[in-house]
Amino acid sequence: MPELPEVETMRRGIGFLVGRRIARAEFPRGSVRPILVEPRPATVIRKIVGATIERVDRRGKRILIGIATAAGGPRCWLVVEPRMTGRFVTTAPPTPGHVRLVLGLAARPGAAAATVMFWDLRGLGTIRLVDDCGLERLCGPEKLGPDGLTVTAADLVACLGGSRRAVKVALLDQRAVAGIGNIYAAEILFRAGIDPRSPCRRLGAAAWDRIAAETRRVLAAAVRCEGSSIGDETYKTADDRPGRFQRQHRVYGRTGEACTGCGGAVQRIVQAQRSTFFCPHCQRHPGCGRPRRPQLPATRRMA
DNA sequence: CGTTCAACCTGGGCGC
DNA sequence: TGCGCCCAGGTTGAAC
Repeated sequence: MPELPEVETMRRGIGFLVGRRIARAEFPRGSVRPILVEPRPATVIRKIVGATIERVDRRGKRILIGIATAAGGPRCWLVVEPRMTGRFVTTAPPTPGHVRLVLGLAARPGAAAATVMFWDLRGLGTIRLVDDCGLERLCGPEKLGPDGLTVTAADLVACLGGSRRAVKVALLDQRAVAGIGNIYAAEILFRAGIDPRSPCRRLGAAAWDRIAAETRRVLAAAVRCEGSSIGDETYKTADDRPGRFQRQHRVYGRTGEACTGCGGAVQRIVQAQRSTFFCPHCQRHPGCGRPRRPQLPATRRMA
C-alpha cells in the first residue's frame, strides 16, 4: 500500500518520537506468522530499550528511526518497510492480532508516556536494526534513487533515458526514483499525458520534463492530502484518519469509468504482473500527433 | 538487458 | 453456506 505520500504521512504522525526514551519494546506473537525482523527480536529489544530516539526520517517508502544507544555508542537505525499493508498507529490498532511491534515511550516533563505500534495485516513488511553501514547498504544510492518529491528530469534521463522498459514499469524502479508505487505511477503518467507502455528511450526531453514535474507535483499534493485511502481497510494516518488524495485519482482503480479529460473509458492493462490504469485517448506516446487506437498490435510493420 | 513467474502473507469480494 | 478463484498500495530472486 504505502507509497511516498503515505509513508511521509506516517513519518509526520510519529514525529513526536524524537527526543523520547524507549521504555519498552515488544514484538508480539499474534495468531499470524511473524514478519521479517533482523536481527532476532530479542537482540533488537536488548539494543533499543533504554535508548533515546534522535530522529524520524523517511527514505523512499521506508521509515528510518535514528536511535542513540543507551551506552552512548554509535547510533543505530530502525528501518521499517511497510510494504503492502504495514502502518504505524498511535491509537487502537484495527486488529490486535496483527500488531508487529510495540514501542513504549517513557514519560518526560511535558509529555506523558505513550505507545506507538507497527501494524501489518498481510505481514509482508520488514523491520531491521542496522548501523550506519547497514543503512547505507539498505537505503544507499545503489538501492534508492533521488526522492520523488525533488526528482528532476535530468535525474530520470540519466537513469532511464536509454532504457527499453515501458515507462510505467521504469517509474516503479526505486533505484531510478524513490517513492513511486502503483497508484502514483498511474496518476503521474495520466497528468503528464504519457502512454504507460511507451519505451523510455522513445521519450523526448519535453516528455521527461512533464513526467518529472508531475511526479513532484502529484506526490506533494498527495502528501498535503495525507495520502490515498482505498477501500477502508489498510492505510490510514497514525491517528486513524483516512487520507484524502483518493478523491483526486483520475485513473487508478477507475476501469471502465469516464476519463475526466475526454469522457472515454479508463482502461486496465497488466504490466510486469501489476495493474496499470490509463486513458488511451489522453495518454499518448509523445511525438505522436493523434490519439492512439486502443491496442491492435497489427498495423505496426508498415511505417 | 528485459520480461515473466513465483514467493512472501492475509483477507475481501465475486461467481457458482 | 461454502468453495474456489481473483484481486490488493511492495519487493526479491530465479529462470528464460
